[in-house]
Amino acid sequence: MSKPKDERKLELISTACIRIVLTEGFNGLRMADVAKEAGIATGTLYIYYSDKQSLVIDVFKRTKKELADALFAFTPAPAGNDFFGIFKSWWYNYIQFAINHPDRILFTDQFLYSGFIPAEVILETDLLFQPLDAFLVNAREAGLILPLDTEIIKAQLMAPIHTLIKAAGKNIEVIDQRTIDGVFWMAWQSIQPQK
Amino acid sequence: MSKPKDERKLELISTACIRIVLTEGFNGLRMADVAKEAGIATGTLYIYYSDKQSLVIDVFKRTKKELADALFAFTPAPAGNDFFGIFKSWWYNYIQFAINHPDRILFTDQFLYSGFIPAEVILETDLLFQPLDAFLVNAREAGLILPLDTEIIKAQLMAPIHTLIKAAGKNIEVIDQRTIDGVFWMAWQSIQPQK
Amino acid sequence: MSKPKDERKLELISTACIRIVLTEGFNGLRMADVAKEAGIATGTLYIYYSDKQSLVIDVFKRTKKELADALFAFTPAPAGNDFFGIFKSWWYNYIQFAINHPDRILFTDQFLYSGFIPAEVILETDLLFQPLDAFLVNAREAGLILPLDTEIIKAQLMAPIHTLIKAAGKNIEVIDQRTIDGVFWMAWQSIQPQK
Amino acid sequence: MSKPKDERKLELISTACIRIVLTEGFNGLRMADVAKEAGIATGTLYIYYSDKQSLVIDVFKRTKKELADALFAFTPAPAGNDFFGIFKSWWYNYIQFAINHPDRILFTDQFLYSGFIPAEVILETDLLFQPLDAFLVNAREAGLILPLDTEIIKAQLMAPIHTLIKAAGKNIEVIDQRTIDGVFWMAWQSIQPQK
DNA sequence: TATGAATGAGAATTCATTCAT
DNA sequence: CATGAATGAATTCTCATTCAT
Repeated sequence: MSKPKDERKLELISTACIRIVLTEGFNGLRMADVAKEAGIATGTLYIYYSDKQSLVIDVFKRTKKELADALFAFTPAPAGNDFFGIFKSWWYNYIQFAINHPDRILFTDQFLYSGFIPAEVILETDLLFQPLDAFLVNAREAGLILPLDTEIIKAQLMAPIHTLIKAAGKNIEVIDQRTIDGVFWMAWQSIQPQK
Repeated sequence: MSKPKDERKLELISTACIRIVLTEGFNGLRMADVAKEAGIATGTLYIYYSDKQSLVIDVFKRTKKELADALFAFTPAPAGNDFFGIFKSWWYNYIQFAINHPDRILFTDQFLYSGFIPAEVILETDLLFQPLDAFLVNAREAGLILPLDTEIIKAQLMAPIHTLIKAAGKNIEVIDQRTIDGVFWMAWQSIQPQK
Repeated sequence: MSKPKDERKLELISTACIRIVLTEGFNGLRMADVAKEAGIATGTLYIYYSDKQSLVIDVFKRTKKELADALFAFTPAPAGNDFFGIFKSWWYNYIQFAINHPDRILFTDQFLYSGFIPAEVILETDLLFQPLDAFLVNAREAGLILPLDTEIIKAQLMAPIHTLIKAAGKNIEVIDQRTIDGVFWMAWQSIQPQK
Repeated sequence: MSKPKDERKLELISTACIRIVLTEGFNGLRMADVAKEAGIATGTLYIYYSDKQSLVIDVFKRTKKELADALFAFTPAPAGNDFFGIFKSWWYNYIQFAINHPDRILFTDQFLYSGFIPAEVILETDLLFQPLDAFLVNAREAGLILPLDTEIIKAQLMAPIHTLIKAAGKNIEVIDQRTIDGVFWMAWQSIQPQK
């Protein structure tokens, strides 16, 4: 009910939740299992979260935040209007995080349309990517990329990354640098304006 | 027990199942609701499917089949090695189906990693897209597209369509021809080999 | 509803019922299975019996009747008050039937206290053994056997036969003549009056 | 999942289960009723037993154990090779328990061939009566009883007791000492070797 | 009569949530 | 705060019975 204190425990719960969804699918997510995986009692879960939905929503938000943080983690000093430089940095930031934490990608994708996450929460987490939106709008207005809705542009940039991660499955380490560079090239090519 | 007879009833069940998932999210899928929506008794469901999982798997397979059928529905007479022509036909086939039946897209995407669909079934349904794989492998060997794994290429082509559909949500009719053409252009651009 | 005609079909149903109880236990008795085993449609069962209970009761009655008929099947011409002769004949009649039709024994024993057979039906079938009761009462009054309730005497005579059949299980053919004679001897000994 | 803790609750469940079978017949055994009768929630039943079958099997085992314990409860100091003394003690131990707890007798007899108890469990519970088997084998080898299979001897001794209990039904108190002594006499007489 | 797919009431089982310790 | 056994509403699944053909 009140704000929980123990951030370390929240971390454990979140990790446990993600791990189970990854293993069993979100249909196999049981509160008792989350507790056991987190090394706490079932009842303790309810000290931190009032119900299952609020737990899932919070883990979803946390994970989206991680994704956004990772995306913007490293940004080169903007030497002039260096669109390509920033684009590349962010894109590689993101795919790197995705490769290191495929579970995060899978988790958010699986829950997005599960019926667990209310539309307002989705809107809220989308705001975390605001800087990217702004960046793309600017680029579009400067004629640097195709004159399409930024949502579509983002889909074009991110969806292949997600699918790549999903397709790799257990063999995530198989994704080599050549592949990554290839996917980047596709992303970059795809948004170039028509001459 | 054995294979059921009434194909018309299977159709009703399948449609009902998809409609509910679309409305309530996967999480809200109840056998009783599927039956009611299909206009049959709960017990009747169990004449056609031994349990919930086998129902979901079958609806998944049927839907994947619809997607594949839609993709390959119209293929222009291959005037020589007309890669672009076929590519374009198939791509437009697919997005057209996706726009007309967004529920099909959402359904399969949501179930893929729900924990309900065993890996073997996923492999099985992937085979339905075999002609596309072959087509891309040929193109790759002919140097017409980037030398990347076909799974990645497919992700690059299809994922944005799926995401577009998801993003559109209820306002699927908003997707105008200009947008479609833009997305096609992105798809086409993205797989071009580096000069 | 009305009296069914086809006695041959009733026989099939009865046999099917017994066979299933023998294989699956009475807990595994399903109307659909009885029908299939009898080679008729489920609905047809309901032409002959209004519900499951009346089917089971009828099969029970039929089987009890078979047992009684077998018991009294062969009775030697009563040369005077030949108690031993008749006793022996009847006892061997009964065990012979039990060995030839162990399923009948198992079936009636299992259903007796299953909650399916109403007390009045049990009383009714007990009447089939009336001649045996009379026979024992006479013998008791003549001081030929122990002065105990005939129900107890009957139990002493029949229960070991039933248990022998149950214990033999699948290997019913294992019961050799020496064993049969031994069991008879026990039966006969046990009811002798104290000198 | 694993072994439950609260032995007192197991006792309640067991008793409730037996009481219901006695009242309603095996066929009327419902998990919800067992729970209610035991004074616990339905779900609690599933903390102690994973499903209905495992509950029934455990109650069966417990009851068989009670029977065996009762049988061997009082054994007189073996004054020499006092076969008769021990035999009599055990026999009276058993019938006394049967009269005091007719429900136990009825319960095990009804479930034996219900299809719920796997053959291996029956074998397992039979081992509880090992001492009786050994006792009878010794006696047979010493020529004190008939040279028949011990299973048959046991049937001869126990089956009439069971049938007596069943026949008495609700009026179990009717069984008077004279009857008991008579049944014992029959048992004893029946196994005497032929002179 | 005969059929067997369809029905739906009812039973087994699950699992989010509570609460006594 | 922490615990985990207990709860019981909700859900899946079964199967005796019906009924259109």
